[in-house]
Amino acid sequence: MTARDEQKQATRLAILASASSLLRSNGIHATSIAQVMKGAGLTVGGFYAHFDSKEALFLQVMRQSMRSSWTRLLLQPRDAQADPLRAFIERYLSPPHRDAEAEGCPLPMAAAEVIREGEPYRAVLADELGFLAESLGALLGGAPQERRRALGLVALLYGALTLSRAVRGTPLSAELLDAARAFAAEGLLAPPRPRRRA
Amino acid sequence: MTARDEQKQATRLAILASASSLLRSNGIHATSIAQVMKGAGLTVGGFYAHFDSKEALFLQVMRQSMRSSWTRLLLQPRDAQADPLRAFIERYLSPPHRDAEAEGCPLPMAAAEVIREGEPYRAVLADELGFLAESLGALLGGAPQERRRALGLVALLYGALTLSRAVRGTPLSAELLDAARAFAAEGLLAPPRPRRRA
DNA sequence: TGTACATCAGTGAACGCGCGTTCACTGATGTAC
DNA sequence: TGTACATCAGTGAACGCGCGTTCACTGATGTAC
Repeated sequence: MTARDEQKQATRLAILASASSLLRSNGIHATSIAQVMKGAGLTVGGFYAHFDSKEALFLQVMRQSMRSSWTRLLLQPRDAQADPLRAFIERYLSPPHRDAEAEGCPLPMAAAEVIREGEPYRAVLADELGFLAESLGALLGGAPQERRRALGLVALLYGALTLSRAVRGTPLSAELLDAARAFAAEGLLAPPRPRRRA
Repeated sequence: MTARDEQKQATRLAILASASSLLRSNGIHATSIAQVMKGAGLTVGGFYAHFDSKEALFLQVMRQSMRSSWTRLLLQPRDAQADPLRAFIERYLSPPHRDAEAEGCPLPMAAAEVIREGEPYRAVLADELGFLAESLGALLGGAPQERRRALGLVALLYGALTLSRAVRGTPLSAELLDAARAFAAEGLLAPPRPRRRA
């Protein structure tokens, strides 16, 4: 690997990092290649030495940003004796996560874009949601039926975070985070509850 | 009111109806004035006889489409002896509602747009979410603390519908709707549950 | 009721602008001998 | 090690296009007398 190759790879990573933060803040449609390249300290024409198209870039960015943001949220508490599922929920629904749009979970902007953009992105989102459901299902005990509870939890967390961001600055914003925390606890974590088994 | 005034008002309603369905399908940013006017059977230049700007149009469309779609979902079952809250949840999470993008709940596209567009739309969304929370809170019994449970439910329903639409065509799409139904029932409707009171 | 003028909803071309992508060019890095 | 040529990451202008908005124009409707 020559010095030129290493430089090129570093540039590619800078483009991906810039696109990743713009995806989370603005989504795909409202982000231009020029903005992405500016965020990486480059000019627009150089983009096509690294990616075939805007779509090729954002397919990769979607996959990477979901995987990495969820992994970080899942693994973060090294201090842990706390229940890791509860810790994940608390962190996901925290005001800092709500406010760190450019760094947190990309779903709030990305999910709606996938509805409109459709096919190329759909499979990526389905794969990554499957990964998250498996990860949370494992924390729930790993029984196959826990995948279902994990999916319900994902919908609740994503929905609450997105609405909370959308009404940021109003009292409803914090109310939504609290409501979702309580709802998750009721629906999922409340301990002395008879569990039906098939 | 002259015949001309009546005609103008009918045209205004046609523009609003077209914009309403485009908001639900594509959101604000990806919808152009030309598309809106084409959907109303008109050409682009005539738009400004009815609205000051694209933003003025979509502020009104957001308010109207949320209010009307939720009211319809809340009141639809005239046959009802069924629990109206349960009926609302079933209808919201049904495959027909998932598939009727241009007619159903506008939140899946609108919520993410509000995050990006910010101020002008935020207050509208907060108002209308407040209205929905009050309506559902009333169905839950009307106690003030039920507003919180209603907000949690809204986040769950919206989140599940949006993700389900985003992965439409994959098995995960129906799985998400089922998971949210079960999660709502566990968290909210399961009957023999001691209820804490303050 | 009939005529002359005013209004204004809607048309369609034009405005300046930003988009995704292309391309001729540059200069630093890499290869051949 | 030194020289001559090849490569190619990145630049910046240009392409055709669609955007929100403006505007001169039209013709049907409304008003005045």
